[in-house]
Amino acid sequence: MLEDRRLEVLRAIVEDFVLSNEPVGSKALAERHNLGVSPATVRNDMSALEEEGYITQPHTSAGRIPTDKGYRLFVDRLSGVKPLSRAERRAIQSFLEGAVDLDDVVRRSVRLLAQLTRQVAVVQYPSLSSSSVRHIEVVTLGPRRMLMVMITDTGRVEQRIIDSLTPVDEEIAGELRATLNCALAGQRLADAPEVVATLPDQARPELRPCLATMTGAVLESLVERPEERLAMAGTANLTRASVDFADSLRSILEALEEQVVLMKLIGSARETGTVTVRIGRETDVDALRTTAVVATGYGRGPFALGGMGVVGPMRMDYPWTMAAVRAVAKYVGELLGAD
Amino acid sequence: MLEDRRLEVLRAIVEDFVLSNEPVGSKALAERHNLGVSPATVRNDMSALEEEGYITQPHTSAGRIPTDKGYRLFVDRLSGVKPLSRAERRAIQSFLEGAVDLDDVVRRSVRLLAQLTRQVAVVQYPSLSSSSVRHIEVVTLGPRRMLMVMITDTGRVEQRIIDSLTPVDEEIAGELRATLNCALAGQRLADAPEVVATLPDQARPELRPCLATMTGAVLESLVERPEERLAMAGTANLTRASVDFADSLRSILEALEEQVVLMKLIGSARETGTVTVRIGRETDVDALRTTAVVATGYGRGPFALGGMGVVGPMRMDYPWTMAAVRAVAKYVGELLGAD
DNA sequence: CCTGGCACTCGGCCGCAGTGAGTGCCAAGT
DNA sequence: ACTTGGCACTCACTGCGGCCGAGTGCCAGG
Repeated sequence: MLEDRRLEVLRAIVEDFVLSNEPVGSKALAERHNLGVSPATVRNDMSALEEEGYITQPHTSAGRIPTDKGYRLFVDRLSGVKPLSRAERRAIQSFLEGAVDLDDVVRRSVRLLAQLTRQVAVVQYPSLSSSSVRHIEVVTLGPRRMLMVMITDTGRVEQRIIDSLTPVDEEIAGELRATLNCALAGQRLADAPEVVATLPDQARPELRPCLATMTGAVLESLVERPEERLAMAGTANLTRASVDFADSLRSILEALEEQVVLMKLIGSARETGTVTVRIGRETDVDALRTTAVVATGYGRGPFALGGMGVVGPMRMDYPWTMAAVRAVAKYVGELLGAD
Repeated sequence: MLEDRRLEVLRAIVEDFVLSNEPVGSKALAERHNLGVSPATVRNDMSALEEEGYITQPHTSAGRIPTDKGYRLFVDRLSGVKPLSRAERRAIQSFLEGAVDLDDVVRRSVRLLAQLTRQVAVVQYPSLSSSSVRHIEVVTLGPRRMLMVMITDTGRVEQRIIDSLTPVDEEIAGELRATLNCALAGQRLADAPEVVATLPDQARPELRPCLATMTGAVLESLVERPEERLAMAGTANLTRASVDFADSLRSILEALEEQVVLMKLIGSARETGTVTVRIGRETDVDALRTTAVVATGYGRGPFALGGMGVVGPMRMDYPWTMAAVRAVAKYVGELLGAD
């Protein structure tokens, strides 16, 4: 009961602060959210909430603002789901369905997400290791040079130039192509390393060195490269959140260019199957300590293809943002799962 | 003589302002650049320069700062070339030569350029139309679905999913592959449309509809898509230039996300063969009126593969930036031309 | 446990004068 | 015809003091 009202007060503070970006005081609170109690009572609750570390005051005799911990509680226990409107869902769908290829899907998604949430959006390209091989192509480029192109069922194309120690011709290329396809087509990439390992031994002796370098290349492009590709959009939205500019904006932008860091942040949400939120220091990135990351995985079933999410100020409309991220992820997942 | 000194004064103003970002006054000028004349004389010159529109004062009784026109004159007539140091050249080379594929080259270039110039760097992916076809691959994905992959000699891979009206199988795919390769391999893409146009007529009748859709796809991926791809890095550097933040930073970031606009800006420098500079309103982009764009083409000979450049505040070290852009473009051009 | 009352705090917002870099103009010097 | 020193003037910037008011903490009474 008492506990309940305190939480209600916290919710009210978060909601008001998200809207106004100004410390919220007891009086305004009591008025705007008909809590049925007087400002004085609210003050007591606020005092308690501050004691417990959910809110803080920027300076004495100012209103309160939520802390990381406060937002966390809000997200975990207080925020309902804010379902998207019919129109919004349709907008997402129609925006995405014009896409012509994988690149286009990713780029559209990221722009869509940025526009929708008015924050910085990040979308990971479908991860190689959770898709499977559809076709491998080997082309000769020169007497000792080949190009391997691997096409996955998500439409991603991985290429690799290979310098062979021994001369190669069209015939050998054809043979390599056949061997590789036979072994790998349909395999999930995560399983490929084992499959590929035994290949050279089974092949004709004169093919072996060549096949060995080739399988080496395949393996190499399977190792999740530290910087798997990702797309980003909406950095301009950072200026909207008037986080104490001078300082942070700069370092936030820098952090966002660190693909490795971002990758970890977005990628980690990939397996969970739900929308995850990291608030402030929970991001484990110092430059992002004033921001929050809302991310999720996309793609069919248990094997998420990749992650996507948004980075914004802690002061964000979590219920709505989470709903938006989830919705976009769902559509993108369907889109990529289907074809 | 008199004219000469005035120009010298302009140069001094530009140089000082670039360093200090503060309006420069007559006294400081006369001292720091031993011009051999008194501040009063400098004032007269400044007055004249202002009259002609090369400099302006932010407010009465402040020093002068260069105008767009002033920078323009500086770039055109006053700035020598500031050659890069040996170490810098080596750094560029070693930074780039580790690249493993096209994507990597582009990404490395753009980061390099951003770090080097400490500004926002933009690199266009090699344009399709100025490269030539190395190989075309056709893969069946389903009973009526194929994937066409086109590999160019710059290492770029273009893919396209094609829905056929008639059923297709491996055999047909093979035939299509052979036909297309035979006709197109080695052709410059710019020439491809004509070559491709007559193909369906020459083919076996039952292949025709299929081949027609296929060539349609080829043509479609040739049309320079409005948003050819480009890579960007160093947006954090925008915060360095303390352009009157609140306003412009935002709109600059927005403009930079407009691929089409950027493309035009960077791409237009592609054919000129030299480093071009667009200052302020010369960019024809309102949001970039406080910035300058230094760009050039890269790639062998008369057919530039693409453009690259940097976007920074008008207040930039033009000689150095131009040298850096040129140097990086040269190395990248060699790198892509060679393989 | 809630409530109204009350004193207190402190950031933000004037208005104000002082400072100094920088200008324009002018009359005198070369 | 230029250059120069002198001089008055402008005006952004800074620091100071005072006021205001939103917001707090505390307390005594319901």
